[in-house]
Amino acid sequence: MLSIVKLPVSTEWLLHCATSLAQLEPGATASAAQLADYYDLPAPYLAKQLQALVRAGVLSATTGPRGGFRLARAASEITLLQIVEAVDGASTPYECREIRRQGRGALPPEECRSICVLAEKMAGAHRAWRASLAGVSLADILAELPAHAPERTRSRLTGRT
Amino acid sequence: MLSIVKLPVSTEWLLHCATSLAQLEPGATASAAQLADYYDLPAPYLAKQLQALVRAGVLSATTGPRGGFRLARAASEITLLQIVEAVDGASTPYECREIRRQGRGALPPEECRSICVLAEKMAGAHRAWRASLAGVSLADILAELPAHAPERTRSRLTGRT
DNA sequence: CGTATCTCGGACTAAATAGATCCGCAATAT
DNA sequence: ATATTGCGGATCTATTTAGTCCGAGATACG
Repeated sequence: MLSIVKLPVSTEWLLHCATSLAQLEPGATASAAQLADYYDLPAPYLAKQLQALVRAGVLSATTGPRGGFRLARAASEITLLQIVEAVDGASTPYECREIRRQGRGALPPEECRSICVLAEKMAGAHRAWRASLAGVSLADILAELPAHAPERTRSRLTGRT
Repeated sequence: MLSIVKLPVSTEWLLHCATSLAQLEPGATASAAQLADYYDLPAPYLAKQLQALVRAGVLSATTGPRGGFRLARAASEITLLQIVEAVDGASTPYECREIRRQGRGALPPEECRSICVLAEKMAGAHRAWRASLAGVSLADILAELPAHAPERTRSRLTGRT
């Protein structure tokens, strides 16, 4: 279950990775190996998850030497929701299977024209969750970090200032 | 995922079962077998899930002939959140593992006194989700059903009017 | 008051999904 | 030309979910 019931660990990884990439100078990149080293994470698995962010259009990647990942657009235009849904999908946690139409208690079709009341309430909760995450951009996150954080991140992540 | 990311099928089952139990006359019960027949669900597995609601204090069960399940309190005092969290746990979907303190980029302890900014934003989204579900009671659900629904449910579920 | 029956309760077993890893291919800058 | 990097597929393992079973306890009836 948002058993949800539980988000995978990689969600935390990618939120932090995106935050770090947002602190690089415009155009600069960091490789999957550098990010894995920066957070002490298993490099192969992290690389695979980063690809999901590229497919979702949140990051852009360049291959070859001195290649790596960078934000695909300005930090103010990337929300936490986009990152989270890129990692573990945008599907609704609660999936209505219309059990109201099965069994002895099956409702007549005319009462099933509109969406099930319970499904509607669950969908409303999901909308509230999404709206909360959609209201926070990476720029908002950076604004809450200490002033010296970006330079330190650049130094430790890419080895350059 | 809440993995979320995906909620188990039983969540839908129990939301509907609780709604049906809320339509019975005060004190009346319905057995697991009756509920399973009413929705055409596997009886043993449904019984197992109903026990979770009993443990959570949402339902109360009586054994013996003519026993079964009933609401543990008034429908207006049972929220969708209580049901959902009884089924698949009340844990936060996003679990912060403090990767900010690991690897080359490990932050000094004095910067980790307060909660990680990303974890706080994710927790805020979860609070929004919970608040949405906590604002809907079973009585609210019943109010949106057709006027003739309760009598029909009683008839088909327990065989009595 | 005893007995038989009906109910919940928890333990146990399979199946599916997600987590995690590895290896070969394509692309690019040096 | 070579080395480095991302990309995708195939694979293996582990956790969760789905489903089943049998025993303990309580109630109603004789």
